[in-house]
Amino acid sequence: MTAVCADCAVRRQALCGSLDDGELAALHRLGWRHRMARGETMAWAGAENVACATLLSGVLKLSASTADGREQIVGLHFPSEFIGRPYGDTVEFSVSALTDAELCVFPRDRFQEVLGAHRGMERMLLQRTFAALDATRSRLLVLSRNTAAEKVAGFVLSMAERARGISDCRASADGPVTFDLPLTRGEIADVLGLTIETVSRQLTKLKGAGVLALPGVRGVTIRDPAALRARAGLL
Amino acid sequence: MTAVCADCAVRRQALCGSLDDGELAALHRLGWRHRMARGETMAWAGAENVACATLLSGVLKLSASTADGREQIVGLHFPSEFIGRPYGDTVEFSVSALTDAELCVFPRDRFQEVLGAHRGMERMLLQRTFAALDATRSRLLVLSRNTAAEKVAGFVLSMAERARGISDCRASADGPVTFDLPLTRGEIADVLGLTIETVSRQLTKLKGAGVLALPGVRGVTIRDPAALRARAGLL
DNA sequence: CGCGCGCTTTGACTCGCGTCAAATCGATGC
DNA sequence: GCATCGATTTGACGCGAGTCAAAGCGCGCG
Repeated sequence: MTAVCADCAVRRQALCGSLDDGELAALHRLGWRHRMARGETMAWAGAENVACATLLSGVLKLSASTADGREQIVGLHFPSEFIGRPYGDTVEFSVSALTDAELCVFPRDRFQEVLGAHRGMERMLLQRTFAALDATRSRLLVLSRNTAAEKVAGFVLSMAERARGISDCRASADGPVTFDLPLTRGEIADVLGLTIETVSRQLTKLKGAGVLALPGVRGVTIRDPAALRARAGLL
Repeated sequence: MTAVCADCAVRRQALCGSLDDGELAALHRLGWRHRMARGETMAWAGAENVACATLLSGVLKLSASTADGREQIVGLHFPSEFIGRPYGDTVEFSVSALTDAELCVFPRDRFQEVLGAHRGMERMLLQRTFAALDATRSRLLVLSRNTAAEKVAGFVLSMAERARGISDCRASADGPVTFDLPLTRGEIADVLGLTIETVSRQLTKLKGAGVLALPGVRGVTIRDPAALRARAGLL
């Protein structure tokens, strides 16, 4: 690793945040930084499970597909999140970059040893895994029971929430927010279990109703948060 | 607890299997046996998270629903499985019994302490949680991309696999298998994100094609496993 | 036995979303 | 400026699964 952990932008939120300086140095020696270009894939479903990582910047997708090629994005990963599946010999889902990305990669076997040696880290990983499980289970409800309109509205809301958390666009607690979607229409469709056309139509409908503005192809402005929430089915 | 852990039917497969006799005695003092009748609910989504448990017998469902009442079963639990969500103040999903059931219940706070004191148990829980996460992510693909026919065929296959594992109906590796579904049509619909009518129609279609026989209302005989697998989209 | 209740099956109809196809937009390079 | 290519939008159309409604079936109970 060229840069040191002390400088790491995501140090506080990442798993490594649970380590003291000495432990961190040990982990540091195991890992290395890796850059991925948009579209690049770092793990293929079914392949040998060789690495774990912490995402430093960018957005990754976790995806599965049916035998005949229908794809579904089963998870999105944002900076500071842990990527990988300790204690498994093969990997169940493909991991690819939706934007250029930077990770801190560790060999899986060595990472498991570190996990075994540091209770705090293992505990933290357990908590995060439970949180991921809850989130995924919630998405089961959305994917199978929500309409296309509810799915798209809910997706925009969740992306807005993320954007609020990281960027400076916190103009007001409930006023208009503007941000960029890190996903193309096709990728949004793969997240929501829809088609490109349906996602596009729902977004234009929201625009037509004055709920959203769509400046440029990836930009979104939420003009009426309450209406958007209502359309997402959040009462 | 009236019965002792040494007699426990699921001792070997359950989380407690990772404990030695002394540790087991300590855990034993914390917990108690609890019986649930079919239809009974032990935890409501949104309520305070007070208990964890090991399922001894029966089948439980984990479910979520939208504001306007559409329901989705996000997980099924079978004997020996761990129920609950350590490290969370509220519970995200309701837990109810699909059949009469028996559990070994522990107060959540005390259970977390035991977890903290026994590395083996924490490790095992982490592994199980990762497995549950993978399974749930796989279901995302099924629920959002599979047709009704594929969903029902896949569900019958997965239930058959379970039945094979526990009962004596292992006539042959690939021949006809007969077993009882532990779920009603309505519950199957809630698992698969379909309606009762669609599930019923797909099952009758499979029966008409000679792939299944449906002896009685819960019984299923797989007459042509290969055809069933093909219809489930497993090539 | 016969009644009622819950679950399941079957049918007719509707509609949301996928499919196919064409037009438009936007960025990039020559 | 203009050509090109990918992403997006828009339109027309069809199908799969939901909805609504009515039997049919099994089972316990008076």
